[in-house]
Amino acid sequence: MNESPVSGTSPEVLESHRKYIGQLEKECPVRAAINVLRGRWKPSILCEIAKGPQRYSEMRKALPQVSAQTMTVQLRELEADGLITREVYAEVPSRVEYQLTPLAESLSEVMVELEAWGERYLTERAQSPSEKPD
Amino acid sequence: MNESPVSGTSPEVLESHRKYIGQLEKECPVRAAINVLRGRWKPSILCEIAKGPQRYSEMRKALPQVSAQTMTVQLRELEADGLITREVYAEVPSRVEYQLTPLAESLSEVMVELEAWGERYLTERAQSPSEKPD
DNA sequence: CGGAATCCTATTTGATACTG
DNA sequence: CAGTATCAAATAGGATTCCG
Repeated sequence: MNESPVSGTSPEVLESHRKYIGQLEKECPVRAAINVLRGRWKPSILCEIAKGPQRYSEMRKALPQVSAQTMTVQLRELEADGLITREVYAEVPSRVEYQLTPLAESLSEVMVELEAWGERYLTERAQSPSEKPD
Repeated sequence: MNESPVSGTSPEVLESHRKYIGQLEKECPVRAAINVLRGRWKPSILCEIAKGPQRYSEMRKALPQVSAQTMTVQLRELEADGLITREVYAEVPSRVEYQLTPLAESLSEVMVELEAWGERYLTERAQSPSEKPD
């Protein structure tokens, strides 16, 4: 319709913002790691693929809360981040398989620690009465 | 301020959505942990406070990219999540100090692992030429 | 089957100005 | 000093429809 989409933000500003974020990540690997896992479904998706190579449709069945669009986006991002590989088989009903890279496998070990901490966090939060119980 | 904001989303829907998220967290401690660290500045903020009790103004100086509003919001959320304590001293120029709880200290150990992985991730990403270099 | 395109809502963050 | 209020922008995710 119109050449400048919704807002008037120029491409240069967006570009410099991307560089800015990139710079922040270089200075803070923790933030970089968190950004990789930040998508709401990425831990679950990685968890599923960790069980073995998974097809798109299998994952949709395993995670029915995730819409097709979101699933695709998250998979693409994980792929761009080097955590999963995407293999297309030239078969009649087309078939695509995702699997973890070694980089993602090393992340799995950290996720185990993260899970242990998460359990402690959930326990303590459930005990403290003055906090927001959600 | 007003009970029905801008859009027509009913409070019941929002409420059920909150419960839904809460349920997801209970089923996935990893997600719960990531959500706690999900704010863009929270790792940096925790890092600062890990150096010792910090005042609001000290943290604003240490992290000048973070606006006052955002700093306040992130601190409040960390407090609500039981990661930091907020102590107000009744002095003449008012003084507020934040410090880590034991829960946050245990998270620091996980963050060390996360940092190590983040460094590997950044290295591998810098080497692969076909990925988005940002 | 495995998506892409479009549109829409919700959440997060930032900028600016003001306050106890 | 340590915020709060208000407004605006950016980001993330979902719903629906269409495509090779």
